[in-house]
Amino acid sequence: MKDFNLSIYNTLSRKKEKYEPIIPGHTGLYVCGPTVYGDAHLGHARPAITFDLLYRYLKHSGFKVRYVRNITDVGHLVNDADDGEDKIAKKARLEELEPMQVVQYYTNRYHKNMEQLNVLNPDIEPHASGHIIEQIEMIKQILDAGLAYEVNGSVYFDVKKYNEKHHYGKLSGRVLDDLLNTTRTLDGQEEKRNPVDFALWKKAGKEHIMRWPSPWSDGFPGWHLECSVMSTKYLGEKFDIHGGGMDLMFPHHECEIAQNVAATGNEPVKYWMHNNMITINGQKMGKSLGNFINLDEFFKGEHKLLDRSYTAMNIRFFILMAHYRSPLDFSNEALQAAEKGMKKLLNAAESLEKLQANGDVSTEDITAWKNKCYEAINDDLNTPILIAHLFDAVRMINSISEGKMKISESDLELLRNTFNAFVFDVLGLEKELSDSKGDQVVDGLMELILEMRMNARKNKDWGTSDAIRDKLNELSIKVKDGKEGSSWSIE
RNA sequence: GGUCACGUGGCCGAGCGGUUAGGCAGAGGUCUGCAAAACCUUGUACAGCGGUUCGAAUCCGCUCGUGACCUCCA
Repeated sequence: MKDFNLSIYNTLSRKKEKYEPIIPGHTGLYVCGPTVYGDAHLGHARPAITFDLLYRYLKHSGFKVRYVRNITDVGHLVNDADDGEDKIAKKARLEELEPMQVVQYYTNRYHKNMEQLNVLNPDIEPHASGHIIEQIEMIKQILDAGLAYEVNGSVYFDVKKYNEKHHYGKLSGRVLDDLLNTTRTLDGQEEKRNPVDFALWKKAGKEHIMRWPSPWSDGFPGWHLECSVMSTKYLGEKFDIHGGGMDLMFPHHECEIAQNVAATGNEPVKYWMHNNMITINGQKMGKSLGNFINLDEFFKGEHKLLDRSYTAMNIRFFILMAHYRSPLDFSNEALQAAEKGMKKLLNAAESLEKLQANGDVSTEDITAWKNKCYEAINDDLNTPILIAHLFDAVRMINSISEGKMKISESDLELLRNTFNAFVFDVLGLEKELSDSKGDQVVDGLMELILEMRMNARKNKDWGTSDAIRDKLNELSIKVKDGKEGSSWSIE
């Protein structure tokens, strides 16, 4: 843990702060997961990868991390008139499915996409629908505190009253008076005392199929409640890091804080982290805007905006090339540039494996390089800088293998350990192998073919050697002639 | 309308008071039977206008432009 010196930009203070966990050596991490009513799109990949990076770096540094990422499968309304339809239920009705069938279907598909992106599984993945009892309990606590009120079987959070003693808007920088003046009047809000009040429990209409009994009515919990309840249940009343997309800052995360403070008296989160959005032609990519591209569409190249298909690793690297708090604009050019850069990095990783020490003293300072890498990741997970340093290492690796740079035994080991740790363990990149079953056979065949080609070259039979290379090229196998023999790769 | 961000070379994208970001593309070279790869060299950018400063992409003000949130959203 000696290289670990992380500072995190805390949305709460709008400053970078040194990361000091509540319990030394441990970290409780909660991230808002998907609402499972549709396939994951590029926008979903960003928080998943951002907080996967954080999770990986903490684990790499020796932390014991409990990572909780929820599945929202109830209570998330189509619009916030608060009598809107539940997203899951709507999808279920459209497709004539049992709601939990929809939930399971999209949860499975989400998991598959995450695996493709090499996003590690969280330690706990709770479902909102599995925590109705706890949610009812928290509503009772908030009612007991006098900060919620019941109307016709529904329970609302009394924002104005809460704001008398606490600051509603502290996370997102809102002022309640402004909110009261600027919040649009929506239909179905006549039950609320103030338009800023939000639902904790909603009485279900007659055709509402997802419903649970409660002291107030047969109904369902409000969306903001699940995260308050599940984070408290699994991480405690005060935990270290809460992450999510910037668009969730208000009202979702603001409401979470209010609910926790109202129910337990505790400020729940020490560090709030928010990733920025992915844009497409400068505009936010989102389900409601209809301009999103599903991850599967990327993998298959099936979308009118895509020139061709892109691998999951390509997308992962593309996302890591930008800082998580900067907006990132999608384009085919940017994706293809990222792909080439990533290949360069992974090729270097491969040649690093075969590298031999070639001197007693190294001509470059590997320890200084390693320190720069840690400095970058420690600085609020600055992956673009980290990647720039990794490209420095690529240059060194290639120079060593060409004999233009000297490296000692111990420095080579340091370079190898550090490079691999960052590329594979922390950034979570992986070589995309086809199916490993056939690989051994392919390797054998390729060795044979290249040997035959080498013989032809020795005999200056350029016709044969070029024909072999061209034919392989047609099969997307690229042959490179190096100093000590030829190598090949599938493009 | 309110609140808050942002505007960097052909493209993507860091930096946020003084010294090369990096990647992709481009140009020249080395190597090679040729090719590819690799390596070396190369570009001198920070929306505009003012101001602060010995010195500003970097701080302040104004103007223009873009976006986010204020309603479900990763």
